Amino acid sequence: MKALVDVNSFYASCEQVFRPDLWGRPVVVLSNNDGCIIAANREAKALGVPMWKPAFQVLPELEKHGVSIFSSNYPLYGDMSKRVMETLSTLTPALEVYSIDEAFLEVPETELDLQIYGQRLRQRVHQWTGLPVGVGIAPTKALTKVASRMAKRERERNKNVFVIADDETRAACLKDFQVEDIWGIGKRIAKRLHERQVHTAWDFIQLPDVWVRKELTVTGLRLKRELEGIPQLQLEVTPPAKQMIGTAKSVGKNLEDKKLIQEALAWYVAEVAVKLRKQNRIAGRMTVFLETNRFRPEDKQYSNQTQLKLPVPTNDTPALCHYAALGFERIFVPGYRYKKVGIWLSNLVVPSAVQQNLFDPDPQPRHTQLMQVMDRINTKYGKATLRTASAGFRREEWKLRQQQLSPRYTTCMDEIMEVGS
DNA sequence: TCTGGGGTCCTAGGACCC
DNA sequence: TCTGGGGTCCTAGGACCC
Repeated sequence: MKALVDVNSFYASCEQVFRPDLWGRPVVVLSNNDGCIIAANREAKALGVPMWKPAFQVLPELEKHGVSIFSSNYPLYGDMSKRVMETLSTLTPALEVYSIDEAFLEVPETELDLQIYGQRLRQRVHQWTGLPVGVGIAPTKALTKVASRMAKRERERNKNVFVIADDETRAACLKDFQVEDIWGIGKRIAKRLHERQVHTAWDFIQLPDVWVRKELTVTGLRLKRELEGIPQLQLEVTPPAKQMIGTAKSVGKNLEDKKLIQEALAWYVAEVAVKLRKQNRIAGRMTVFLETNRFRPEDKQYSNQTQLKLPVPTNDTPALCHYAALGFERIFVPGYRYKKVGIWLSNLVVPSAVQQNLFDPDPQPRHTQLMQVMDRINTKYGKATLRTASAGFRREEWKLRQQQLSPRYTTCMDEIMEVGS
């Protein structure tokens, strides 16, 4: 049996852990750039707070209801996530970290009462991290997703834990489960299924395999098996090596100034390069892209992207900045107001696996040491204390807005919580 | 003024090879 | 006049996830 554990309204709950005065009160968290609402706790949802709505459209209403509003604080959420995962790993032989707030677990075979096991998971996470979690237990991953929904649906009665252990329960759940809520079925596919009179998960597993394979590819067929209770997906205990690393961020304003966009791009390249080095990878391919603000129909629109094959795979910030600048020149067209710029790096390999380019061997081997020093200094004195000149000094002019940012309680000594001062 | 970011997997089509 | 089949690599784009 497998279990899915997820933290209830994760971002909002993280904020509340350090603000006990907000217990039982509505809390929402905004996306990067304070753009829209990406998390709302139960109290906020009860007020009818809409998710994914642009924040500026609803903020006045929220304030009227006394909703607490936070900018997203990823250093805090990332650290809390790590603590949750470490806690869970004390109660299972195998754990897959599925997302920042979810994990799949192998239920130990010695656990006879699955309800009690679920409660134990909840209790320990709450005691060790202060965060509330829900648990779904079932024979396959797709079914644990269903169970997890069920646990939330009648929270009080189910006590945040739901078990699908036999065929009757499974059938009853699937008959009571909308097809668009199935893990892996999105809007488009749901629409096509509804057109075929397939409305519930139960209807879905009645479809002929041949049709599912043809219309929804192997992924769809795998999903059908999983819902039938036949495991197709294993726990991925060691996270698979990343295929791509990137950053695709909006800038705070709509920018026309080429130089300023280049500085933002160089800044993002540096961030990505740090991620790359942390994972001990070098990249062989780069995609640079650029977009205007598609939410402003009154503006002229343009978006483009370009790929570069790097002559020698690298994780060196100056080298990556150099290639990003080349790519940028290919796609930049003056006269538009740009909103989003970024890069993706792919063809990632470990540095020892790289094949030297015979005609253009690494021209600056000392950069490896330089990058180590740079990373160490930036870890110690703060992100981008040391950076390439191309990242510039005008970050204030393009950086994302974060007007409601909470302290980094758990990862930054200067921002640690004070008690009784 | 203000509308998320970071990913994965799959398919299709073209270029090119033998 | 007739114009194959199998394979790989690359790129673009769709769909989905949290």
